[in-house]
Amino acid sequence: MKPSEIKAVEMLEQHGIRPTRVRVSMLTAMLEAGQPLGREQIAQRMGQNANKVTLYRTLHSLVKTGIVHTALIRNRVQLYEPSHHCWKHLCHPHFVCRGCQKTFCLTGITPPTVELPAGFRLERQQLQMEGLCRICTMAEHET
Amino acid sequence: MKPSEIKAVEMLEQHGIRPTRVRVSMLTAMLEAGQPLGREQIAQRMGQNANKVTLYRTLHSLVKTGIVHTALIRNRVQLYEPSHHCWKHLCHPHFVCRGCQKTFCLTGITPPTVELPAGFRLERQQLQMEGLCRICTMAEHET
DNA sequence: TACCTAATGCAACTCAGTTGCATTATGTTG
DNA sequence: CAACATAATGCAACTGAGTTGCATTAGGTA
Repeated sequence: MKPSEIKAVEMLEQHGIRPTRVRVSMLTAMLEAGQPLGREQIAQRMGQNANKVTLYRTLHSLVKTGIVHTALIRNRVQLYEPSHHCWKHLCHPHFVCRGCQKTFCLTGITPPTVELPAGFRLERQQLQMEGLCRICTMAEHET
Repeated sequence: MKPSEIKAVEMLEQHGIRPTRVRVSMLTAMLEAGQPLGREQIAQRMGQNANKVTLYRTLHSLVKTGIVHTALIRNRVQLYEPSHHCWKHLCHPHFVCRGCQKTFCLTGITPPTVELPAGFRLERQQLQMEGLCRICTMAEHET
């Protein structure tokens, strides 16, 4: 077993959820990705095939246990990532490149905090950016 | 004509786009809303009926001219709002309540800025929050 | 008026995600 | 180990957002 698979099994067991084949390979794919993935992308990176419905249901149970969460990104399809790098409700910023469509996790940046109106209870927060990544910026200058 | 309609016509003309019935009533609805709206919500607030396809195409042309933009919110449906309250790439934060599903535009809050990795070009940025609004927080405490 | 183009409408489609139900795997108890 | 209960997976059919191609209408211009 690959280290990321071992890690995945551990995480599943720690959250009291059975490490089935589908779950392990899905979580492994997400752990190895380093960027939020959609259902289709996860399916491609899995060693095995699994039904579309199973993928969605597994994603839901992983979210329910808190192992993964959805990226708060405006996107046609829902993107998921392991939540173990985020602290409480503060999630790292995401940068989506309009050129190559890649999503960059800016884990090196401290998430900013703002003052909410009285009475509001914050549960998740994330800074979202759109623009051009370094490579696409360079590519555009060449033309 | 209502003031918001006059405003809508002005905005359309200033951006060199014909103030047709559909466009005016769509933009008016968005100007009056004070929160980002989806296609369905816009249709409901319009005085007249319009084809679904027309609504989408009109939204696209309004975005293209820069009169409105999409809210960078993780949502099943795309939400739109007039862009005249945002400055350049810095957009006001949005708070989405998981109780009532309402979206709050926190225009009173100064959008935070962060340092991007070298070479990245920022075009849009927005802070996104999820949690419970004041009313839903109170409602939950009562139970 | 005649014409051209932009705007709108209609029908049919794609694709993400869901629901209901059948089937298989896994853990538990006798 | 056998029998059972439940969790997990699969299949088919559906919903709903958004799109595409083509026909029709409206508005501006010569």
